[in-house]
Amino acid sequence: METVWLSAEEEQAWRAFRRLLIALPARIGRDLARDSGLSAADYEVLSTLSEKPDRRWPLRELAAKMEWSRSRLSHHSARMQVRGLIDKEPDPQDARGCLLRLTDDGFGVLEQAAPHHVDSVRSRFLEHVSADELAMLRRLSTRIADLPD
Amino acid sequence: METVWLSAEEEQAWRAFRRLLIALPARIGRDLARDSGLSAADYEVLSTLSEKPDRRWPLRELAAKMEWSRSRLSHHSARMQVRGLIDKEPDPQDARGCLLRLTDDGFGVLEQAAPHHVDSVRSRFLEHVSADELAMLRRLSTRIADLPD
DNA sequence: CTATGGTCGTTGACATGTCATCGAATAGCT
DNA sequence: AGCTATTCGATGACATGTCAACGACCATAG
Repeated sequence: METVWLSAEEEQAWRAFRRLLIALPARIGRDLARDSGLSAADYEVLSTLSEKPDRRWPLRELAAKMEWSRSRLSHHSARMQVRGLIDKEPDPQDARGCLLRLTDDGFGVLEQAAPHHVDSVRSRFLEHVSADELAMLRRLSTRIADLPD
Repeated sequence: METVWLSAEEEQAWRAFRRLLIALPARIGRDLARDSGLSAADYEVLSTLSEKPDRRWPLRELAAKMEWSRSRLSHHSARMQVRGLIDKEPDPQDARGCLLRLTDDGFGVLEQAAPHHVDSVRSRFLEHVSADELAMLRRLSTRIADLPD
């Protein structure tokens, strides 16, 4: 009954794509945990923080950049702070806010993790996609992700 | 080994695709919850159960078909049973196992949910993808998801 | 038969995400 | 300035997923 509404092509493509949506992040996340002891969320926080020259971001801006809720980032950063990967400073511009800072330890973990992670993305994904496919996938991803929520 | 880092093309495509991996399931999941009070996981259980003529599956087989752990399905099916969407029967073939059965209520909820869900998949995804893109996406998804874990 | 090892679903501890709410601080309007 | 509405990050309740263990049951070699 559930396939009545989609054509056979749509149904099969949607099924295959859903499988990918589940499997790919799971595999890359497992690689990351095994190689570096980081979750995908940890890695995203660390690598985004490292983009700033002073390795500091206001929590709210970092959350917006990553498209996370402030609540999620507050919870997650508290856990990462306990592990010594980041720490928190008062925001001199806004006494409500705080700055998340990448610690030297956190930066070291990121530097150690990055090459393994890149290998993982290559071997699990990029190696199996042609340049044309990759270009198309990028256009398609941007087009759909940019739709209004 | 080749370059440790990604080329600009690879980097941008991977970023865009990662955004899609997050945003698309989130949007379709929110539609489903709003329209039908179901999570994506609920919907998957209900629709997979409905594929069997007698609406019954051994838990283990259902978990394998959906690529879930038995633990996850055990937890989730317990919650769905409380809500009256499914129930559990002893497996006559194997006294260790149990059969998950789609209740009439669960089937009714699924019937109500399906058209909205299909609309959601169309408006969030399929409408914005050409037939060529969809065919390519299917090949690519299958190729990558079929890689060994 | 019976011993032994594997598989079944369940369970509890834990990690992580959402949501509503809070007090504190800011921004905007007059 | 003073009042009010908004935004900040934190927090607790809750939902959901992972993992390792468990007792119960099954299958098979001897």
